[in-house]
Amino acid sequence: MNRKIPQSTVRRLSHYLRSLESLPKRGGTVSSEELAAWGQTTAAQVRKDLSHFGSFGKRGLGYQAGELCESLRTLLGIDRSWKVALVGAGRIGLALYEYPAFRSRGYDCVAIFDSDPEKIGTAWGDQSICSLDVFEKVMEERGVELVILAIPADAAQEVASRAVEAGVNGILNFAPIRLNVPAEVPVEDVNLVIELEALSFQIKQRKQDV
Amino acid sequence: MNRKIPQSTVRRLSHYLRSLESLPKRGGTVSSEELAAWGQTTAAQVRKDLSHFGSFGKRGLGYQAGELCESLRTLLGIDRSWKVALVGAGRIGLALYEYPAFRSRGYDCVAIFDSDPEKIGTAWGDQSICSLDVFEKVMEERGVELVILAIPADAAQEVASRAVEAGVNGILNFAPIRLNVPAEVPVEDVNLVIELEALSFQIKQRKQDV
DNA sequence: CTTACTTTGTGCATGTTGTCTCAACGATGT
DNA sequence: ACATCGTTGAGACAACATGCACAAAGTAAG
Repeated sequence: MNRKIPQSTVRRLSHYLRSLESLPKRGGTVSSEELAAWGQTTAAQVRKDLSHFGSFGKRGLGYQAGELCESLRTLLGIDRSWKVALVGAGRIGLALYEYPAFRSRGYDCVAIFDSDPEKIGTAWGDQSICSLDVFEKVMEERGVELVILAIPADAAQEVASRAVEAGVNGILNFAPIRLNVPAEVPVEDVNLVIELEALSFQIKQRKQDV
Repeated sequence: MNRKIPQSTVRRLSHYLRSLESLPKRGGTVSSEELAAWGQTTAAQVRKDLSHFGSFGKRGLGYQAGELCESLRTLLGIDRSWKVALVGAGRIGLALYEYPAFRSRGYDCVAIFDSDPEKIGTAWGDQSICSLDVFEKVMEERGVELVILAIPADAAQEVASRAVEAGVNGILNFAPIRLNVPAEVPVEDVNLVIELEALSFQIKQRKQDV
């Protein structure tokens, strides 16, 4: 029941939720053992993860699938919709914009920005691409809470700072740099280069071990 | 100098390398202090990370930037090129295929697969999209070492198993499921849903703390 | 009501990761 | 040759995450 939640716990919660959602019948109960099997972890880990937030199960019975789903949604903060702005209308931006899970999970893209004059004014779906010149204005008007940065590294820091200044709540950063923002604004990094390099590192290491 | 390297260390190495590469003059020396500032960590952490692999610096002087670059490349296993196959010619696949860092870091895409008959035969750059029917054959012929899965969750496990069977060395997985593969084949997951949910979790949490 | 059985929630031991401190070492100047 | 300064490398320690084991609590059956 305490306040300090490990990052790894949060990620597992997300896994548990996805497992539960893919369950056909939502009415029954699931045991920590079952959840563990789905998420490639241990039953004890599942229980400990959940116990950070309270008691959700019934002893001797397990967890009510539907209820647990709802609880997890609430814990993760996706029991509501979030207003998102996408910065960068390149390939990555497009892929994200079209990503089905994006909308279906309540992330509602209310603005798209780009610096390329060619793109400004053109539309993706029902969103017309805006210039970065009107960034602050649009952010304010549309009540943007979350910013996704899908732009090159050299532009990322500036936009991030402007977003923070404009009162953004959090940033999902695809640019390959560590953003410098105040501690109260959470940043999640998705770095393709790191993933690839971590992969080749591990391959290399395993080959040496043999 | 030991064999057990934390995941987090590997990721930081990747950061250090990127910092060094963006340095204008590669000839000088850098201190752990400087590297730490760039990577948002501490000097002690930098030294510990490096010391897992040996001694790279000179006491009283620091690290030779150029040399350290080379050493890091070797450690991460990117001192050579990797033959990559991309599975899934959708938006995410395209974004990855066009991603500049991809090629510039020695990841050479030698095959693209998709299951959509419409797409098969069409070309991206110099690569013609192949059917999954010839997966094993093409993998073998072109000596693919790494597979990137940019396909929906329900197809991912099957392709992953086939890739393992075909002798792939590692998998970069964008599908939102935990792949079940033998331990000797490393898998790196990139899961947009988790990142978004981790972000909203943190936002929610910080608001409560106030 | 009692007993047997199941599964949670949690305290404790273990293992892993990060931080701190300091001796060893090289360069530089006197 | 010696002392001083700056910086690394490594061992000790602290914080954190994971795994284990068991009491508590609920269900079901006789």
